[in-house]
Amino acid sequence: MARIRTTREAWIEQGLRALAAGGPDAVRVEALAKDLGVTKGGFYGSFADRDALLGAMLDTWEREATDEVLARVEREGGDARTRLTRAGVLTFSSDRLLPLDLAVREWARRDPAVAERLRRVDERRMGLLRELLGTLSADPDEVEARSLLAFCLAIGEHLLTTGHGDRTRAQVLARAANLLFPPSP
Amino acid sequence: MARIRTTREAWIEQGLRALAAGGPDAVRVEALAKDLGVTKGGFYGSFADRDALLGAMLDTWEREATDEVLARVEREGGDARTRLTRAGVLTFSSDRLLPLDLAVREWARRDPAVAERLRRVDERRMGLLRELLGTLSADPDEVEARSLLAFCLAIGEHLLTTGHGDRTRAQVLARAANLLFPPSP
DNA sequence: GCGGTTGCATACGGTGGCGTACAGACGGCA
DNA sequence: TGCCGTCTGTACGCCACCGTATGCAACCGC
Repeated sequence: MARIRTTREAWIEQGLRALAAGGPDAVRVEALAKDLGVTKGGFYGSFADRDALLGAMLDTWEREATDEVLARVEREGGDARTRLTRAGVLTFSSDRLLPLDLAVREWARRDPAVAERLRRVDERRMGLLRELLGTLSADPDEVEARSLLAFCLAIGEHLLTTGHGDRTRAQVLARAANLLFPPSP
Repeated sequence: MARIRTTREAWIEQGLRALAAGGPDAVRVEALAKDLGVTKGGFYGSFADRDALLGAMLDTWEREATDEVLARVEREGGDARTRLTRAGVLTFSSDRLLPLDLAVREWARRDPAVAERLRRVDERRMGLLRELLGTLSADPDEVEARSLLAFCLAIGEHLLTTGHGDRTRAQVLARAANLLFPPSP
């Protein structure tokens, strides 16, 4: 039995890189093979076809974006604000997850199956936001509004490339966070 | 001189529809021709190549997304809150502009020239937000933070497909807007 | 070492898209 | 009516990519 030179995981990994960089249309079997320094010959031993790779990539992303982030937030503990920040950092300040998130979000606009996966992921993220913001405010309607704002800020911040005059983005974000997570009463 | 059957504008229009529906990779000359009920024969009389069409599409989008929206907001007048709402509705509740905006924003992640155009458009939008929110608050740092939040909410709201328990999205949005645009003192 | 197993290189056919070339249809204009 | 310019249909070469088939060669257990 010859040693496996290019594992299933390596194909998925390279596929995710291509997805993050160029969207789903950029995930091309021959291009991935070239990046991996092989030809596509072995690809069809690990995957039935290109769609199978895309599905496996989404499986990997879904697990990393939810289970792994939530587990780590839970494990490292801290008060609500700390855990909130940590979840945000893990998800949206990661060079790996952020571009993937944006790419999947775009992909979901065209593919209902992807949209459904994304909805599941977002549902869990919003669940965490509701839980943590719920400890900072008593009014459920306000918790929901703040959760929505926090979510949109976490994503939208990366879509806006304009400057803020003299201020840095971090300064404006800090101020915005203060509006969203009021210092406890 | 024979009559023009498929104008430059018609190609651009169909191109924008394809862009909104499937991203830049979906803008294919032969597909557009099929949608328009012709073949691609006449396309290269109006455009040097596919890139020329993409550029013309971006020109059209940029003008519609800025000049036309701002002119209309200015013309119809009203107080700051009214104009703010109108600008948001014109830009992000339009079946035409919203999908285009999302598609261009995605495209910009891969193409620096598109990113620069988008930056210009966002700069003008943020300018309007600063101007209008500036009439509601005296602190410039707070104006900037609220502008960022408003912008992210306007975009991000359309990226999040989860529900909100018993509440409708509109109810949650209204509550969020109240947090962002405090009733005047 | 040796044979079987397995991943890889290579080649192939099929498809779809881009850009070009050219003939003809069609409508305005003299 | 006949000319002329413009747009369109059609065909072509080219390239990128998918999925398949077929050898080859490296590696494993024996």
